[in-house]
Amino acid sequence: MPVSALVSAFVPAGSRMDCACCDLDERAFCAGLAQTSSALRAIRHDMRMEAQATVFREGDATDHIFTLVSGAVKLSKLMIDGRRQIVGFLFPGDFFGFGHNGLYGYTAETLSPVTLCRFSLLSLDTVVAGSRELERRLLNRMIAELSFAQEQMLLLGRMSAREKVAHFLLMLSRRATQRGDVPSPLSVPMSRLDIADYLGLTIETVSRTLTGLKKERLITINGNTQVDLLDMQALEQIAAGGCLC
Amino acid sequence: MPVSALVSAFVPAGSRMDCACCDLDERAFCAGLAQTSSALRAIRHDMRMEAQATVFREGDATDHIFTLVSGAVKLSKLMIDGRRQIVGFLFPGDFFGFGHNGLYGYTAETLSPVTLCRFSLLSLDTVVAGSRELERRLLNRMIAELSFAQEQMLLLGRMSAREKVAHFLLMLSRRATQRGDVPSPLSVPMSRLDIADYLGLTIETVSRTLTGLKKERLITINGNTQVDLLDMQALEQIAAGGCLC
DNA sequence: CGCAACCTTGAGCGTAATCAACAAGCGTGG
DNA sequence: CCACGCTTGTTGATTACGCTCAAGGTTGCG
Repeated sequence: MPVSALVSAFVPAGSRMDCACCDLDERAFCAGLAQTSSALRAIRHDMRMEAQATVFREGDATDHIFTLVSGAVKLSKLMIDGRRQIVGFLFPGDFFGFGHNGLYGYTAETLSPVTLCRFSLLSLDTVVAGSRELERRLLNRMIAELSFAQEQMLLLGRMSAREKVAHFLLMLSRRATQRGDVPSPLSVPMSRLDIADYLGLTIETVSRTLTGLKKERLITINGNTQVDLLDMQALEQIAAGGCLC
Repeated sequence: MPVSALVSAFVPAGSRMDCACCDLDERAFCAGLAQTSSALRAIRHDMRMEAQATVFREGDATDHIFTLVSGAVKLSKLMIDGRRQIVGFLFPGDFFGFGHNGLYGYTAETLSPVTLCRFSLLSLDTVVAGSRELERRLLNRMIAELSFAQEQMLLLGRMSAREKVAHFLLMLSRRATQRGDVPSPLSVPMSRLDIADYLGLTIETVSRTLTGLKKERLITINGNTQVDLLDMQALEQIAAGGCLC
């Protein structure tokens, strides 16, 4: 029996019609639910956006949540004088758009052309009303997100530039692996400015630090959007000191 | 009809027997549910701990979640060389103890004598099985927590020492107000070291910055555990630049 | 090919860290 | 009761890491 037959045993024929654009499978928070929850199907909508587009802005009313199907997205917070902090980079399978007090807490912008799966959301209650399984998954994802955010606090508050950059590269590599990509010819879809604003550094420091790692033969850099991790162990040594990493 | 009669209409007589130690009312995530959910009652347990005690350690298996009933708690992450980041201060009504992959992501220690309400938790599913309302509340709290964590990333990554300290004092004041305390003779139950590890600074810088604010007559300091905010507006001016604050 | 955006490299500076000494609060015991 | 030591906080001097300002390279697109 071919593998495809096994898969189709779990995904009833015709179910792909509703989520045709989506090849996330079990990476999606709604995996296996779009078929069973008509409420979820009713409120979803496919979107495509070009690179450098704004999905929504910090302070906008939260009317939708999103799952990233392909491409990459950044989430950022801005200070009135222009200082910026990127609070997350998103890759296929990640979702975003939960806000507090009915307002988005960050701006979401695309780093590349993306496809999104959008769910209209009058209130959080509405979207989860149809499925208790969905709510449970959302809660688990939020716990993971919060865990990740706390890691990032340690990085921002207590790590040196060198440690931050090494940690960043390894984080990208780990997440690439999780989505089924190779760990080492690493795709870096964000600019130096984005990296700087994510790590709490300046572009110059990011550039200098990457050059430093290159000179130590721990990485090579190809055209600003690709990095080879030549010595993962050494990088982990630098990034370590991290709590039970 | 007195207000107390209205309240008792919603809180059946005898229900306080099970949560006698708890005067959190609607601040607790389980407010109104401990009466209706026998599952929740069955797994809860009251605890008292002295100051400077460890509730659990980063990396321990997650076997319980906690609601803080009285006192104050700090959550921290440690690096192998001793660098530390405090990822949260908790006050009555806050809950904590959610971990990722079955492990606590931070150490929880008491800042003062505390009373806790502990819920045993073989898995997250177990605790929420009895009440969909409970799950919904937990999700909403997690969203708020994540929002707060992202604020903190902006602080750690992009604010000056002065801005960090002003922001910290105002945050304490705002949370005191939320729990019904006065905003200004501010109780500061944590040490300078704890403040430093929360803001990504050193104790010396925290001390110098507080002295600076004192000299500008924006605050006064009484015995290291109490601060008067003399000019909230000026402090907000300093802390501002924050996203839509 | 030419231009603009992005990245790298260099020089000098500034904020917060480090190192060090001192002061204040507090509990203990002589 | 005060002397003592210990912990915690403050203040000062110096250092260093990363920021700022500036110039020079790359890259990629029209």
